[in-house]
Amino acid sequence: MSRATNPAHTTATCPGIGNPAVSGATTTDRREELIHKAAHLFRANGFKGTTTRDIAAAAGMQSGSPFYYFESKGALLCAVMQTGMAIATANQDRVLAAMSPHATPREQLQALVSAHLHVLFGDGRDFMPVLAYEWPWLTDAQRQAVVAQKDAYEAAWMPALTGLHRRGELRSRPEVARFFIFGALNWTVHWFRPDGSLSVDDLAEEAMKLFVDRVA
Amino acid sequence: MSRATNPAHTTATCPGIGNPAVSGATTTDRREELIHKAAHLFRANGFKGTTTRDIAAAAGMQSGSPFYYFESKGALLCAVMQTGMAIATANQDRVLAAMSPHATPREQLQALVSAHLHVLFGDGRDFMPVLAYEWPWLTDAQRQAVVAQKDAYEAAWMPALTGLHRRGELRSRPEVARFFIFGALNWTVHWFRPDGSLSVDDLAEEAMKLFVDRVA
DNA sequence: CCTACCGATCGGTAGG
DNA sequence: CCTACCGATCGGTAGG
Repeated sequence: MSRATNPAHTTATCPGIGNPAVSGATTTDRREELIHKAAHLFRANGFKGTTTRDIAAAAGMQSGSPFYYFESKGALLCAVMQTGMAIATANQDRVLAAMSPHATPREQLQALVSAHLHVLFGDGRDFMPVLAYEWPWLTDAQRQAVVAQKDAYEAAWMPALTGLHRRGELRSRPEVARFFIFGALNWTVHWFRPDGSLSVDDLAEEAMKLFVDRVA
Repeated sequence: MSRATNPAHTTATCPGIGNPAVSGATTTDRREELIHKAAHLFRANGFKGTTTRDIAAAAGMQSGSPFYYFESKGALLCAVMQTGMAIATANQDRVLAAMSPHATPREQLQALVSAHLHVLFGDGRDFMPVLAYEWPWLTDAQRQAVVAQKDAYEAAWMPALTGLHRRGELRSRPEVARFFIFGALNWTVHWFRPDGSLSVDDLAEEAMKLFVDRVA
């Protein structure tokens, strides 16, 4: 089957990610498996340090087969990053929806920090480090697609941060604080082990103690 | 000249980094130039995304010539990381030596944060991101050589952090705080532009406001 | 999805 | 340091 007539290479959110709607459920499953295996390898070895043959082997395929599902290695990276953002966003939305409308800014930030750390060491383990470091390998069109999701995710933190700032519990500028906080949290993947003496919830509590001033 | 009789490939701090003492000053300069050009390319494209040909071309050499100075691409990476740690350590030592013996823990941390950010956006611009992300490509022996320098650099932060903790100006555990703070600071390379409305000193002040509680 | 393959590139080396 | 080169690997493709 030639590239031009392959239905897996038509429309999609990410350019070249393929269109699940056209094919059957099994095809969608195989694509999902490729995304997860790729995420794992990209996290461990980086995008440039992972070959499409590595990914194919991890999914039990021959070397050329990933290109039946994704038009290029870069399109697969884009799908990995988009999936990662979807995981993080779904988790964050769930946490925000469950929160009381009367929650204080401090409680809001606590929930967001905890949710983010839980994604980092849970479902998003293989995806979040890729999201942090592999942007240079996306094309402009691919980057645009993922950046929109990322901006929305980060924007959800601003009400809590501006609220804390107004109350005098956060002395730095909310926008700058958000950058610093994401850096501190994302960096934990380099040193924190959730099976150690500190749990993820403990870690979230330590983070809150560092970022938020005690009430006067 | 065969590999075995080449004096540039004998003893060194980093395995395979070469021995400047054996050859003349010009040889040392060329090696330094390779290290700086490599740092720049590694920062921009990653270790795996940079070819030894790219590095050779940046230094005005032919493709095989870097291997006259370094026995492998990995040895060159090790030299880059070691040089980066040397830059950061020299700067930190200078700042600590200039500090009053009566400085408060807050003043000590302020000086360390400021020094670190100035290296990140100054002399160490091309080196620090490499130091943050390219560890997976070092051999165990190479990693060992660089980790020792890194541990010493980070250990110098503990007196300030434990001092603040004792005074009740830092509520999180000093060791955990140090990890969070390094993450927040190192992450700035992904978003902060020193030529914008905020200077590096402003940035250091914002960081201090975020990390350290106001005095009661 | 597999088979079989291509053109390009890469880290590294022998010899001078 | 350059020249000339090697063996291995890589992303991707035509055809079924």
